[in-house]
Amino acid sequence: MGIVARKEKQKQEVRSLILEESMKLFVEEGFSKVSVRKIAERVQYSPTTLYLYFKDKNEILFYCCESGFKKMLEHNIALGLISDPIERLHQMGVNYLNFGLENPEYYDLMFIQEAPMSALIDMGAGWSSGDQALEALKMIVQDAMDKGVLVHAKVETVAMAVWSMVHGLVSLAIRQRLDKLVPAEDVEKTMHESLDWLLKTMKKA
Amino acid sequence: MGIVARKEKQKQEVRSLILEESMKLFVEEGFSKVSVRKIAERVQYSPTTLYLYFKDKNEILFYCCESGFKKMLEHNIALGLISDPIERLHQMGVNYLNFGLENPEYYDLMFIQEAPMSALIDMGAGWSSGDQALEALKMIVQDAMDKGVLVHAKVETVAMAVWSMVHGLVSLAIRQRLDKLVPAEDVEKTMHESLDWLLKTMKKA
DNA sequence: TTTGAAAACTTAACACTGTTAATTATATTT
DNA sequence: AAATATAATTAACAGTGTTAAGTTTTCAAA
Repeated sequence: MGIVARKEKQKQEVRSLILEESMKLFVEEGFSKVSVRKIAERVQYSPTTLYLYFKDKNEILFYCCESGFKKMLEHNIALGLISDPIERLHQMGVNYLNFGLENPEYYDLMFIQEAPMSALIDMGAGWSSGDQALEALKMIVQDAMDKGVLVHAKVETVAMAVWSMVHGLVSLAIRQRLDKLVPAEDVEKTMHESLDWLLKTMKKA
Repeated sequence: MGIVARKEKQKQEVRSLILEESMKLFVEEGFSKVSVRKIAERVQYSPTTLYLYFKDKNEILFYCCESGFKKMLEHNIALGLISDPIERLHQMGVNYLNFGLENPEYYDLMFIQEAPMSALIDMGAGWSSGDQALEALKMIVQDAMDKGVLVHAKVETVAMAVWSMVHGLVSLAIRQRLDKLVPAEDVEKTMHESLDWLLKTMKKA
């Protein structure tokens, strides 16, 4: 029985190798430049070998995406220390903006591309990492309402509003749309001002 | 001189034909399925002929995008009749959501894809249609502040916040992310609730 | 230790993609 | 009618994801 377990381990190692090189590749050269053949060249396998370890390219991208979520959640560990819900929500937003601007390729994959979601449907799996992040958001919103620092409303509605707002900021920035509203050098600053404005506005007077 | 003018006219007609068929194609089959060869087949020309009328595929997509903006602006004509700035802003948001959900392929091209912006840079042109829409948004925000129904803040900051919010809603919905927050059948309703919430929240008490 | 089956991997190929250079056909002008 | 522009095409390049068929390697049973 030990032998079949070792084989499985080796298989997992190859899988990991493929994923690692895939991520390096699309962090270095950008999402659109990642191809099955280029990944294969990096891991020193024939292109078709990758299909023995993953169903298709979408599945590879899906796992890269998952690792992006891990990266993102790491940023949010320190959040638990902040007791004021509004301030915690604010810091969560700041983290979100920073993550998106610092890792545009990851962000693209996680929240803009449809490939990972297609893989998700094909695999019959759940969006566990994403769900985790959303759950955290809902918790904070709920907490803020409970403590009376936020006007009462449906939690999903407010969570959706906040998420959409920060996602809108990051995705418009990444896709060069925000520099049509303010000069390119002011984009990042104004993004943070917009977030500040939202938090200040939604805070119960 | 009449002959050179007629030739120019013919050339424009072919250009229009290419653009029309391109738009039909990507409304019918989706953005990702549009290829130069498929467009060429529709207009009954060889694929390479399209390059005599447009620099590249991006340029074709850019002009499709422009026509999307025209479509969008049409929806906003009736807006001038609403005198209350907040309500006007609200209706503008509703129009935005509806346009995005009803024309996902257009929306994708206008606000998510990078191809049209690349063409814009290559052509050395301005984002005139987009600018027009943003200008309208800024005007309303300014008006609302002047009339004292909105807390005073930098116009660009608030405009960015509002735009990002509605864009976030539409783009997350289009890319199947919002159904991770609420059940698929509730997405559209909750989107509108989020927009309502924002407007209600930002309105000066 | 050799045989035979199973697992791992590769080669060749299909049907696409955007795009360029060279070539042919069609008007227009001389 | 011949020469010249203009318009459109064919052939080709370099790339994409993916599948089927063939080859090599690994490993347990004879």
